[in-house]
Amino acid sequence: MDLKKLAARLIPDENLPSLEECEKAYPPRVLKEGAEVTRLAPSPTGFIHLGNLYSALADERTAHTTGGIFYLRIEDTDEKRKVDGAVESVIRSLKYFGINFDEGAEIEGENAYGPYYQRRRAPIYRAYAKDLLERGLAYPCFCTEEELDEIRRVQTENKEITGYYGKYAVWRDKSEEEIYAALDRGLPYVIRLRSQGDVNIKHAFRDAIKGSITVTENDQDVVILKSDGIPTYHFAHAIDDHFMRTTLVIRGEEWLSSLPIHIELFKVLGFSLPRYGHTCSLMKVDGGTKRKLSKRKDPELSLDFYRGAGYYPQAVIKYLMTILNSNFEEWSAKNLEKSYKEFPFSVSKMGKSGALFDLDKLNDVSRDELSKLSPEGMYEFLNGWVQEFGTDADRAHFKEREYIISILALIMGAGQKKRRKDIERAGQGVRLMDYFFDDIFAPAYSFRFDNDTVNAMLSAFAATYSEDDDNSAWFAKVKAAAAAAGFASENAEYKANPSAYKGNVSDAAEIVRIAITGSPNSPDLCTVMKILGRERSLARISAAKR
RNA sequence: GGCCUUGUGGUCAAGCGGUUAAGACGGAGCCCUCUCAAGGCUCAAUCCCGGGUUCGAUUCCCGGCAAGGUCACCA
Repeated sequence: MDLKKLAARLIPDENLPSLEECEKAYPPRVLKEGAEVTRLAPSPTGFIHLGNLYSALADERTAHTTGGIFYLRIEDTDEKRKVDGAVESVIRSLKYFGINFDEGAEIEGENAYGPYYQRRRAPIYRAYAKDLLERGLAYPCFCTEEELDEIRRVQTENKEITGYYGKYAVWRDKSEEEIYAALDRGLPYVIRLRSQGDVNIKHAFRDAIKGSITVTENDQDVVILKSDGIPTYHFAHAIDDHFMRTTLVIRGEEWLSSLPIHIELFKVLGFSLPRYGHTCSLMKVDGGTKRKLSKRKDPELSLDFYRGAGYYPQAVIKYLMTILNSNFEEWSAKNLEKSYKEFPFSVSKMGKSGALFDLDKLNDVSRDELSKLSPEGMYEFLNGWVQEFGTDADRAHFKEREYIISILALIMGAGQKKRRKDIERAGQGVRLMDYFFDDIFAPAYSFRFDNDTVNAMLSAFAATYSEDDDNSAWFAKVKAAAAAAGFASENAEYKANPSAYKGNVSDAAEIVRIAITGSPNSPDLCTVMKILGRERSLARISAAKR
């Protein structure tokens, strides 16, 4: 059979680049020893979620801790699934979390290895497919969807492995006449790899994350060019990661099962294989069992969700880092002042099994991270959230910058030996300040004492309150008022003889606290009252009387 | 079902031939204390099962079992 003639008929494109031109156009990168080139290669199918951020972070850290390159490639070979604006959304989301690309789609900079949209690289793929055709390593297949379904049905019925291989690869050995006849009839066709593999042969393979694994040779005649002339993921992956000079392909472990195909493709293409690191996926519990995070099923895990809830981006990153490299937490505790970027990240330290997404842990990391901010820094963070996601009242309140900062200093315990850790995320932190604003202060008083006692305590305290009192003078007055209202003024006294009193000082203080804040719990009441000011404090006390 | 991957407290996990089997989150309790938060201290809780190899297996081997992934002209 005249393979050159067939290839020309199958791929008649003019002006395809020669293989040598491709190699010349994308020369090996000049980088220092040990520098890794990694990439994020999403399909533009919509938002990205926490799982994507997790693997993007592994890519980004790997490239940037080794002095390498992290780039963005868009795998838009499936026209049907394309979603408008998805690329911008990916870049924007990742940027919010501090992950930036060095080159790639829509990225300013060098971009010498582009284009980074696979559809725009069609000539390269087609040139290589043509070469494979000429070398007899690929062939056209005219099977219809129905015929393939039928093959699969028979295989399933016979309990055989499904797919296009061996005797089921019906077009693999068709005669020249049959192929041209089909072509002459104008039938649509795909180009398949003529696999040389043998499933009975297994090889040891070194995965950068999983360590030693075994791969079985591929014997499937996979599609490399779809009937629309666009490559499948497998073919595009081999060509792109070769020409974009990726050194380490970090991707989800769902790709592990197609690794044999990729190994064979690199081999027939004559490319040297990059290293691979298959990450375990983040899991979540669903109906009693674990399963990997899904874009479709878990919209609440979209990155926009975290933005909306007001999670501090750096906290989410740190949480992810603790999952990525479990020694990060310890390192971080020892290097309080250092950025996570200084941590010696290592793919080989990544876990081998899928971690369950742990909201409690995220929240803990988040509180911790947020407690390190200055009140001013916290204001900036919260204000950013308020402008985008807060209520109109929130936005009005945040115009009073100094007032908010004074509240924040209290809530965060600024100036104390140990900071408070009340704020977990903006959406919750902003609500912690509500009682400082009269326009939305709507307490549902629930006192644990009878009205007379409440009134007695409140009146006694209001009568002596002075804004100038320091903390101990203030508390001395609480004690005095407590005694006047029938409470023990010293804890010891109460414990010695509880029946003699209505309660102890803390119970008495609680009455004032509820009057001022509407809640039995709050940070230092003395300071709360100072921030509110004498007038409003006293007004609240009298409003609380029964 | 075939193939691949993974199995240490509730969760994330160190350890990889001999350990009182780290640490963190969560839980319980105590202390501190005007409440809450924070902090300090204490406690409960783990090596999937069965065979080997070995003086000795959580660690090595084999076999089960369980979980996850994957079997498209989707990525």
